[in-house]
Amino acid sequence: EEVHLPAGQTVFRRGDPCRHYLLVVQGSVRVQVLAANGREITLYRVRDGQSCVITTACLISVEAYPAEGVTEVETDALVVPQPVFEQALGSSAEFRRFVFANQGQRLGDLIRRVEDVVFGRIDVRLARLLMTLSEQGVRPIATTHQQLASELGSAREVISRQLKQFAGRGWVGLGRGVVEVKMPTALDELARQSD
Amino acid sequence: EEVHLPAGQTVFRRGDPCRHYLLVVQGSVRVQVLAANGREITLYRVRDGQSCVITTACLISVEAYPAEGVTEVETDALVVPQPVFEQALGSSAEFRRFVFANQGQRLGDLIRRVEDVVFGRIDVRLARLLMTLSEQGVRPIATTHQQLASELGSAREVISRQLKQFAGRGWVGLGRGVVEVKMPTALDELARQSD
DNA sequence: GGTTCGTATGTGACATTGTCACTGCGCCTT
DNA sequence: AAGGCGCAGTGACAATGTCACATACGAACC
Repeated sequence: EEVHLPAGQTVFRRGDPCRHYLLVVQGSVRVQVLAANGREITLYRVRDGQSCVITTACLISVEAYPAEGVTEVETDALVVPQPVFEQALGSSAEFRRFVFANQGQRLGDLIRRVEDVVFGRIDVRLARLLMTLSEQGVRPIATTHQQLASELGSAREVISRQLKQFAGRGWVGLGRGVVEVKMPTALDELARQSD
Repeated sequence: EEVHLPAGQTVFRRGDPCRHYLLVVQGSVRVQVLAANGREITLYRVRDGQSCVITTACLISVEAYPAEGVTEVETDALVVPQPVFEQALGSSAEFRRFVFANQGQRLGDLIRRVEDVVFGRIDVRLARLLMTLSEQGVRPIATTHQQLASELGSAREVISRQLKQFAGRGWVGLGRGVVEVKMPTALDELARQSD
């Protein structure tokens, strides 16, 4: 019932039927949508102690997965078969609260993502992403332009150009597979636009 | 507990706290996001016998509404206070199934919408929308270019141009506040691209 | 140290979509 | 008949995405 997954493992694919309830104990699962031409966009992540909306919702509505999930790091997860899940839902108010709280957060993430994509400018979105990454990780950020593009649902070339612009202003330093935030305040100011 | 709402009524606004569970008995509520500059996009609709994900999920997770809901036509709805909702959730497996089935569908809608917006071409999306509208309503579709743009999260000018192009090929006829689909097969063929 | 190869990045030209600032048109009200 | 008010048309431009390449870097191997 508990599983240990290596990084980069596909947890579920688009179109798969939904059979188990998934609870991430420790680790991170990225939920994304892929396009025909290779572009992709990250919808949200499921981290330590969170459960996945898609799994939860599709489990009972018997819909197929509309997206796919991939582990980003080594991940421990609980896999709960549907009957057990339904049983737990019925018996524990606590558990229901937990499930719905997760639903609410993921749904909020998702709607914010729509807003961002539809109305947001790419430079602002990129700045925001860089700030997030630099705050939570080691300081020279280890990532490729392609990964940044996939995160935002944009194209690599676009990201490359924006980064070059940032670098030209001295806001970031660039290397192969590395972005270093040099002037957080400038990026932050840009990131705050249209909040 | 049952309410009757006129068309065009705002049911909930962005940022409002979530207090009641909402069940549409008969009618239609459009859930949308607005941008600063006046652009907007429809996320999904809640129709006869459906319940609203946002309401459901935010109710227990105590998040504020991340979007707003407006009735499109005269609508009858059940407004259930939170305690009653929680109680019903606990006691009826049937009700739980209903709630989750709705969650799954809305969530699917939402993810498809993201995909569409991020990867889809505007002409394809517009063709698809026109086909949907013409199938379900009276045949000269009564709508403005602005409404079509809001539905798709695009700008009026863009829609106007696309419609003119369609009209130039004889696919549609245009009038003030009216679009008439003349060659459904042609539109349908376009709509089917990148499925 | 060099060679080689796979991946990451740079770049110009172009297509599509969004933005802005208007113009003009139709329809309703007075 | 004259405004007034939405609705639609348009050109110029900005922002993003697409395509087809050219380089450049680093690891692995000799």
